[in-house]
Amino acid sequence: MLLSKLVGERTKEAPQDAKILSHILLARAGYIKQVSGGIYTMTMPCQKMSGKIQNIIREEMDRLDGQEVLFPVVMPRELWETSGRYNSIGNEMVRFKDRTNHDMLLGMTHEEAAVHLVNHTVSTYTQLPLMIYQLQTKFRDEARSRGGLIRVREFTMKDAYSFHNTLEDMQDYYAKMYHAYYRIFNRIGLKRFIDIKSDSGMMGGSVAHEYMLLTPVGEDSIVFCNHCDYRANMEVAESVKEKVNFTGEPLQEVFTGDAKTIDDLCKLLNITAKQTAKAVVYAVKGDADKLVVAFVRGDLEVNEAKLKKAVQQDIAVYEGGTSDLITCGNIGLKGLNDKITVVVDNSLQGMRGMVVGANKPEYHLKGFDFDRDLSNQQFCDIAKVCAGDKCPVCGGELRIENGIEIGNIFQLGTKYTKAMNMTIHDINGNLFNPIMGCYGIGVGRAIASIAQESNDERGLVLPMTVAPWQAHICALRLDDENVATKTTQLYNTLCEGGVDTLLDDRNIGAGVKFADADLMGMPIRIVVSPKSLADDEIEITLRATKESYRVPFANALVEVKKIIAAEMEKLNNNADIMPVITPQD
RNA sequence: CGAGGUGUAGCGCAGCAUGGUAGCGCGUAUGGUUCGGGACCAUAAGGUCGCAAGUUCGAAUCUUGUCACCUCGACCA
Repeated sequence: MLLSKLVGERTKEAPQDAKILSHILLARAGYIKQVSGGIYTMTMPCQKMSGKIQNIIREEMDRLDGQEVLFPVVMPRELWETSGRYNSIGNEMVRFKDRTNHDMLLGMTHEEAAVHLVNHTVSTYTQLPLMIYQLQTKFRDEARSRGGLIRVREFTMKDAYSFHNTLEDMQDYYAKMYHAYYRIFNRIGLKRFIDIKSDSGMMGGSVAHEYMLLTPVGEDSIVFCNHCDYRANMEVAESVKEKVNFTGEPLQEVFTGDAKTIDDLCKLLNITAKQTAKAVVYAVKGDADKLVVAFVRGDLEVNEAKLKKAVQQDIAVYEGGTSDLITCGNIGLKGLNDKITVVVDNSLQGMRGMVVGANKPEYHLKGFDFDRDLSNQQFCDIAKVCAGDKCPVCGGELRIENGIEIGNIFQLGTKYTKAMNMTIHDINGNLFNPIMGCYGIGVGRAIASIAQESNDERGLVLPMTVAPWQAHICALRLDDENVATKTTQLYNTLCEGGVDTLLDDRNIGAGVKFADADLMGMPIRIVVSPKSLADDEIEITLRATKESYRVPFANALVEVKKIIAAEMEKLNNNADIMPVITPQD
């Protein structure tokens, strides 16, 4: 490819919209162009990179006997009604009518299509297990896209679906897929990534893992133990909270005036937040009358994902403000009406001498003893983990890092096969619902992740396996006839020799060429100039290490192929190794 | 959906308080001198000032509405 013809200009300055590094670099290097919020055009280099990542994913899926298929983007309402998701999914799924006024939708995931396919083509257990996958554009009308390619509305995704006769077989396959994901992320050159147990959420099923790239710009919080290998998404993370023992005392009302916040209370009564219980009010979605009040220790926060699980209902922070409960302000544990579900966190179990709301304006209760004053109360874990808490496994100290989700795998079980009434014959001729697993990777997010992680002050530093071009020729002084001739010769030799090559054929200053080459991030830079050609040599510089040396012009192809082979081997041969993640800073 | 911010040339910005018909840098085009780390000189092209309505003799500037984008939050299959 000739750089002079390449669409997508390089800029010194980042577009106003770009705030995070991966977005800034991809935009400045001319890889992406925003069209609308969360909607981007990928230029040739980005598309080539995407293609290389997709091919690595294909290779790994094919190693697990995956069959590549292509499901439709547009599906009819009826198919999604069979799983119940036509109604359960919100506005992020685009719905529209076709010309005959038929309800249609854009597929944001393809469990229904996968079950539809297998249900209509497989009828006996002897055909299982099998896995089908696709690489396809997905559109999700995200409420808030952000961070360039990190969170977008339209993106290419690999989604895979496996079908099994038994739970054990699915679990075995899941383990293989778990491993394949490590291979994929290692091969595309990611470094600080890790798998964590996750909340299976509305996907159903019991076991799920997310793969996270650890980076401060990530939108997920990940809890790690500094001593053992415990790690989990904040949504499901558990911890042991240090208990502070306060002296028990008789229960009594205290006048607290308009002190409503934990802070106010602490100042007024001269106590710490740990000695209070705070109430957070939630409304059950779809039933405005039903309230859930969660109590946690004053210094802690409610983990809504855990709370949802505890009450088995979908909830949202209550914003009504009209109920007596709210206007009163000082919400306590005693004297709440039956419509209210009370959930109390483990952190309050056994606590004595606490201060809680009195359910009475301007008053709180002092000396609250959870064992004595709250009979028959169930306690459960609904508090967020804090850095410094104790590990639930080994008691070591926990830390929290942010991460970008780059892939996920789910053990779906029979959620979809049951809902969609998919049955096949077992060995005894009986019908059963096959067991499913599903597995996703966002390709665009992988590109953003690589950009976020692989760069220096000059620009992108792309891994050999995914770089759009392997070599980037900077021809200096193209007005020099010898340079022009030799450059063309070199470019042809490399291309014919199977090297993916970008040629900067513009007759401009060296500084601009070097700056563009550094920004675009190809692993090998080759300089052709009068200086080195005088010795019949070219100059090779490795982007990652800045290592630079000359080789005879005639050896260029051999040398470049040697570097490529070594780099490819480095990334591919270590694909099985889990990266060792050490705390950053 | 809630809070805040920004919309002026391809990109980054100034101008707006106190209204008088738009400017800078980068990039682009042409010519010349340079040219191994974002060169210099000269000339030139390029703008419905997000959109709409209003106030006014006159609006990028004031008022109202609206749209888009960004950040934080809610949400995230």
